[in-house]
Amino acid sequence: MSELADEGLVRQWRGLLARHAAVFGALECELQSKHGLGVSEFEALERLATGEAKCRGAELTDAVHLSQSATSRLVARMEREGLVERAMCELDRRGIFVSLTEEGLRRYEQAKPTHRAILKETLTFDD
Amino acid sequence: MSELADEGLVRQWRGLLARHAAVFGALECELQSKHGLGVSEFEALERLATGEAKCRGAELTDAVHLSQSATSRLVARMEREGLVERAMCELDRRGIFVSLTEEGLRRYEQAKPTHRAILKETLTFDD
DNA sequence: ACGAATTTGATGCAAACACATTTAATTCGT
DNA sequence: ACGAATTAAATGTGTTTGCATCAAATTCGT
Repeated sequence: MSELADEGLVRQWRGLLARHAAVFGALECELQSKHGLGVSEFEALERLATGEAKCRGAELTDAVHLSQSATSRLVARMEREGLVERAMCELDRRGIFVSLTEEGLRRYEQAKPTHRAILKETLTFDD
Repeated sequence: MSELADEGLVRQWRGLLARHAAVFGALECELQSKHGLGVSEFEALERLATGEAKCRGAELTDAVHLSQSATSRLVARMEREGLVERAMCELDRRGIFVSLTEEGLRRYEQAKPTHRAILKETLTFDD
């Protein structure tokens, strides 16, 4: 039953995949070549720049749509590059607080116009 | 200027990322645990099962939204698992034809209901 | 027709990912 | 209050990915 509804779902999913690939690919290419940032790095920077100053690991994991382990290494990379800082969380000493460095904020603000321009170019109106 | 339009674009992109992650993650999990297939493997099988019988590498690359090298290795993996066959292309002997094996068709048809069910569960109506 | 440029698919390689496990700190149950 | 269960983040490991490159085949320009 509903062979037709299935076809609709598949078309929808195909569209979602295609749009995601187009935007993600363009962002990856431009952010990397112009600012030395990956898409995940930028998403993390944006979360840190616009949310509360300090951010628990789990919140960052949600924001970047990666696994916990990938997020941990993402933060490690960004810390190595001087974009973020890790601080022990006093209330729960298992956890960490991640925060932007000045350099991180600067890089985010430099990359932001590029990011928005790519979105404008590649995001079609049919969502 | 158009700080507001930017915000709209960003919201749209965030939505796209979140939907993609939700559907892709659920598909990956279920297809893997129930049928031993990744999302890319399934997309390749579907392309081969529904399009022309034989398929050039480049068409497959478009279908799965991967790089050329990743697609080449995807085909190699699937051939190793007996899901597809590679044949030399007579007209252009640089190229290959990829085609489904019986086992590949069987696995596709087994996995298809699961795939459709996950789409129904996770694809929301707001596209 | 013939050498240069292009195209197709494969592969070496390093980076990034997910899964499973580990360590340390907190919470829960009794 | 104290041991068991849970949670947070880090890390070992194998797989997958993209980039750059390569070899082989075709196409293009003259």
